[in-house]
Amino acid sequence: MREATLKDVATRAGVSIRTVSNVVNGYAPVSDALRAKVETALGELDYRPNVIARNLKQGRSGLLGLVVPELDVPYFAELARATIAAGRRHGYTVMVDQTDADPERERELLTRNSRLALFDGLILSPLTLTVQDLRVRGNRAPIVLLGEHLFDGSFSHVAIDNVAAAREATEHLIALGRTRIAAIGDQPYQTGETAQLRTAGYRQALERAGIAYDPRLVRPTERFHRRLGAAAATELMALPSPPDAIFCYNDLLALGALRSLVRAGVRVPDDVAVIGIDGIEEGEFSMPSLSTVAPDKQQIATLAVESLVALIEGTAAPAPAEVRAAHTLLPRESTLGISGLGVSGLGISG
Amino acid sequence: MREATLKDVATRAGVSIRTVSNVVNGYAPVSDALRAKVETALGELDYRPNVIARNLKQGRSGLLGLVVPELDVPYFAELARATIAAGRRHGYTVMVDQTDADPERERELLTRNSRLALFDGLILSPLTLTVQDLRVRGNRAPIVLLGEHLFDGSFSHVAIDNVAAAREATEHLIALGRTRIAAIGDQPYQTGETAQLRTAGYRQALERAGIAYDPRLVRPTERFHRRLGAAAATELMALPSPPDAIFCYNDLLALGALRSLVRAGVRVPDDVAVIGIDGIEEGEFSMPSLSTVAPDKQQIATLAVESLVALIEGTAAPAPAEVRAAHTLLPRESTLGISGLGVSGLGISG
DNA sequence: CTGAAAGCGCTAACAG
DNA sequence: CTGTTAGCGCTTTCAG
Repeated sequence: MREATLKDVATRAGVSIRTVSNVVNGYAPVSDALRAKVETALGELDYRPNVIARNLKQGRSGLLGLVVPELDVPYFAELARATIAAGRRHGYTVMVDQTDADPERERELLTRNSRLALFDGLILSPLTLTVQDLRVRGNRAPIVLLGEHLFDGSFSHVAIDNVAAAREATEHLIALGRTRIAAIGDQPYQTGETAQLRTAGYRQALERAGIAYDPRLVRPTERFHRRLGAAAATELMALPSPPDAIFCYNDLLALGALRSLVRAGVRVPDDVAVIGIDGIEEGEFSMPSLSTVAPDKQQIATLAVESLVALIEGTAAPAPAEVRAAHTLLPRESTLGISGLGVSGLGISG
Repeated sequence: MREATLKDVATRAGVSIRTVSNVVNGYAPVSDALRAKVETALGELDYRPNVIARNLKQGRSGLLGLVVPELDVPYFAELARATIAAGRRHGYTVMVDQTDADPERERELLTRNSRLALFDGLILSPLTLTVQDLRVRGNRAPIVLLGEHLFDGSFSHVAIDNVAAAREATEHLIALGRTRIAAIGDQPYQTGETAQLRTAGYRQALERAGIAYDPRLVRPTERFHRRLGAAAATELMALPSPPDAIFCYNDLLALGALRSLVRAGVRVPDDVAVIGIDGIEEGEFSMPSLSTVAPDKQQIATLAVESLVALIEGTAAPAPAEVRAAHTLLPRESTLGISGLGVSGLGISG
């Protein structure tokens, strides 16, 4: 017993298919008499429209896809929330996928037979895609990219100024009087563009303050995860002359570092100040709370959706735009200290 | 200049549409001569298949939808990751949406014209849906529900045993010798089924241990967020006789409570032990780390996808199944204490 | 191995 | 206000 079609309903109600369609979609006015008959038939047959057929006819699905490396990285989860909201404001339904940071899966998205070709447009936060990959893509959906990876100007892009964000984070530490400032999260290879920009910002800040760059204080990490931040912080503290501040390339690294420091009895921020980037909510509730530079996720999402919708609806020339979103320094306890307690930091007490 | 269709390619290559389709899909063998011609035309016209048309013909999209209340609640983000992986193993692409815990949006999902009707099946984690809503739903996609909300046996369901999970968490606190055990997260109204089951488990544990139930120690919260957990913990500590342990209905509440306790100079776990439910990664990195009861998210995702796929592919009778997933107690520092330091807890040190 | 053609279910232009 | 009908672009049966 297959699903009822419009035709089945029309037959049963003794009207034309057109009338049924009108009733279902509330289009043209339908006389009450017919409407009643149709409604009855609709109910009896338990009619549900075939959305795929409708989409085919209309040439659109009303769906936007957001693809991020990892959904359980809070930054991406928070960004997803903002993007879904922005999509709704434009009449689109945003659905989210993740690639597990797997290069092959990133590439799959763009292939001819990707299921995401069914979406009207895609917002991608790529890790390993090359411009080449984007160029030969086999699906037709317009694309907007997130982040500064891939920078050749042939695709629309939304990102914060990563150099400035990193510089401001580092300058905040310098303003606190710190001089041995470590950095966790460098990725000096192919796909580490964002990390490299943050390294550049870090070094700019040091330079401007006349602080010598010490490569031993810069720890690379393959990914931006808590565990790696914790490990790197431990290593740093084992140095002959350990840092008095740590700039982490994202909040997750910073949160990991925070725990390993406090756990080891290091007082934060008295002994070591810590700052991250991302502005995730988790950082408001760590102990101590985490200072951070927060990209305006709301704005990133809005700009990305607007660019994409313009591309889809042809209201913008497909000339790719490089859009810059705002970021804000949010100093909290991990650099300012725990106020209102008359104490100098958090540590282990017996 | 519209997108090239199969027909365009066929015309250009001087072959039939059928042959082009075969080449594109690698179906029936095609002679090398024709294949070459087709490939050329494909390239010249930059052909990309219309996935919607294909789906219409095939009657499926290969897409599964996962809908959760809030993606930036780590439990759901982690569950999403597991579900996406499980979907892939079954040949489906899972895409994720969120409702912002908005009743109206939950209901929208089920309407006749919901865009999610385009998905082959839906996994929903509902908050406010009623069985009635589910019954009159206008879209055709099979549904599997997550969580214990809605319990009338007419829809497939995957959930942990919430009563047992809560009981075990509470028993863990009791085993530590705690007797004034508070609870944060009750929701004594319509849509708070899960919370109510956890309250039941909490009370069972108290009863079995012969500890009197004290309603002042039970704090309701509208949502399961960090901020509310922090506020509730602060209130509890202001009681004439404050608790010596707190069972939070999820990890986010617990993490909020943790911060407010430590921030106030309360030693955790010496003065107050804390435990949550969810087993989110964040709890491994808080200071102190968070004891928790972890639902097996991998298993939940796998079971949900399996049930759904069986429904879609008709390999299972549509007889709804109530599936129970496993959970595990993970004791960590917030109840066991910080080992290896010879100290008794974390606090503020001057 | 390849071509012709039916038709998936729906929308909307065209007629009346 | 309502009926008829031509496709949307693709897959696939049926012939050849």
